[in-house]
Amino acid sequence: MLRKPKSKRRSGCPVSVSLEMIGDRWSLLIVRDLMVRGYRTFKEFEESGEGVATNILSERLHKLKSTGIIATGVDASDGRKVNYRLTQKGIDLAPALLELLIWGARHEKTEASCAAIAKMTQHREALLNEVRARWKNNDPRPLQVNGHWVWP
Amino acid sequence: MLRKPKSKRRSGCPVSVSLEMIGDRWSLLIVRDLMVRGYRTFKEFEESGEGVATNILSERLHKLKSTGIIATGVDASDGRKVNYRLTQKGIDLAPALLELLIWGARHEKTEASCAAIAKMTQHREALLNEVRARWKNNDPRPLQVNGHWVWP
DNA sequence: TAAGATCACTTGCGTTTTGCAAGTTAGATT
DNA sequence: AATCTAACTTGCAAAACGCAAGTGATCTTA
Repeated sequence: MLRKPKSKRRSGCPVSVSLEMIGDRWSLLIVRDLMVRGYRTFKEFEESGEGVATNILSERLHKLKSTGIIATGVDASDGRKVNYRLTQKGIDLAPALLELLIWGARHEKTEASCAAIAKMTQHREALLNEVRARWKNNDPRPLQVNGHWVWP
Repeated sequence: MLRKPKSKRRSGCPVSVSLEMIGDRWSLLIVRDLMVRGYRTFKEFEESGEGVATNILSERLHKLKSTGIIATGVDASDGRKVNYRLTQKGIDLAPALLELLIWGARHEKTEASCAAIAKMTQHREALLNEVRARWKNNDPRPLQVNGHWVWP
């Protein structure tokens, strides 16, 4: 009479459910790297400047995969490399990530310039469309808009 | 020659900075309770249904206060009670919280109805304005729009 | 083709954070 | 005065994290 452990949720609130998937200090940084920096490999995430430990990075990548936020594939031209990419569910985090960025930039001292923040706030939809377009085209270039760096 | 520990940041990226403040599985739930449920006291947060341990709740409240996201005051009519409230910085989390809610509701099974999600997505700005207005008026009623419950 | 590099992880281990239960204190209620 | 309640603390075990050092498969170079 064994029953499944059935990973229990704290509640049915969407915010709570979201936080159970990405509510930690690393997951969204990986999503950011994939979404706007064009990073694709373990090594790139590792060297992204935030200082993740490799075991934590590995665990987060697995969790993001198991929750359907990212997907993986072995690199065609280098069998050692694993290429990570955002799924639809993953790219759908773009609005939340952008709002988090705007909030942080507005209330703390960060690398983002005031001009960049103003631009992001004013052209929110255009920026999101750009992010989505690059994702669709599998465009690995870091995000720019009108030839300017928009992302810190 | 003692120097301040000087809490060091991982990086100057606004996303990273934001996550250092609210990147855990509890902080944003407290913000949610304050923002849309009209909760004000320790006890209400404790009984919000997510199952926070009281020591964690206490610690998070202190952290949210120290980062300027919430403020406190002793209740005028009951000296035992501490009333918590969002600061401007705290209410500015509304867009991020909403996007997180929409994302979670779209990609996971939650308590939020499809209709409610559609409404929230379509009337995003109106909803945010409502949230801000209630905050300005210190209106403690749970969030409704057009007489309907919008929040799960 | 043999000897490194490189990439994507694991593993061990000590530290920190979390979760759970129980206790404490100031202020309210009866 | 005795009890109750709100908002915490405290203690302790368990889980998560951070760091350094491996490991194994796959290129690259001599």
